[in-house]
Amino acid sequence: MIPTPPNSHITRTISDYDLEATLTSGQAFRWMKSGAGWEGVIGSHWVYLQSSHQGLQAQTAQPATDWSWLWHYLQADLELDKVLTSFPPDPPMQAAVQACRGLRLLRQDPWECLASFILSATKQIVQIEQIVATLCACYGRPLKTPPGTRSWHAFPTPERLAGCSETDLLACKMGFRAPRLLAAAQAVSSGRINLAEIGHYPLAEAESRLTHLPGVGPKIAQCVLLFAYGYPTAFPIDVWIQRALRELYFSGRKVSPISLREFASSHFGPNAGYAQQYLFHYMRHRST
DNA sequence: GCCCAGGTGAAGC
DNA sequence: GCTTCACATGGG
Repeated sequence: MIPTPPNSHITRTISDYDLEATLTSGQAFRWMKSGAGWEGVIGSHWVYLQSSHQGLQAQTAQPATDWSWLWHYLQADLELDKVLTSFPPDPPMQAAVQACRGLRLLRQDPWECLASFILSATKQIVQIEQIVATLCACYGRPLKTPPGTRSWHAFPTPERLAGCSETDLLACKMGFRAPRLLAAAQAVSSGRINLAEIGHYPLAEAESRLTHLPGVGPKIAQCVLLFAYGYPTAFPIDVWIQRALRELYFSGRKVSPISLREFASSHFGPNAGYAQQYLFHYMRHRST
């Protein structure tokens, strides 16, 4: 199908990795179903991912010898069993594990993750994907891809976006999120916020640094802390998780956001963020 | 037309 | 303090 040099492929044995659930669970927004696998971009690499009986298979556009960036992104070294057994043994949580076993958390680039979630406010996942795709096509560096594949671009750098006008960004259909993305790009490219050092702080301090950015509140900050920095107890509470907690743990009662927060931080244990992703995915697919 | 979407921040009780 | 509302845009 696609002509490939010998070392642009790699395979790795791994159990309990549900690629589809992982790539479509609203943590990353650039993966496209293509044939039997998934096409996307990790940093400056075009990548095609596929799961087989052997494990995970990856193909890149250019031959590589060092694949550490790939396994880091996929968190391939994580022992999922240990995470799943750390979840509370209550019925809703176990039902979610039963339904989604193999769902994983990725480890994404902080800037791409931050920018993407700034764009996520009151948008459906499909629409976030569309906005991100347009943004990348307009302002991302073109990437080398194998012959016959569609064109792909890197995620735009903060420097590139900081040089845009609000009107430029509005053309990517992001609406009222345009000034927020622009402000974040300027804060990062000017060094006013240093994304590289955020992960060194305790969770609360790291959150506070992120929420200084306009358009970044607790929910988006927790997403970035979970999906990019890997804080295991970061716990984004969006409309789906609110619904999940109310229905599954509070028998549908109205519960204040603060009470939900307190419950979330006390109930789900050392891998609460992972538990959150299982509940999120479970809720979104349970009726379909 | 109306309502909602992996929210946030400002304004009103 | 907590609740309500505007903010662009697209889809059901």
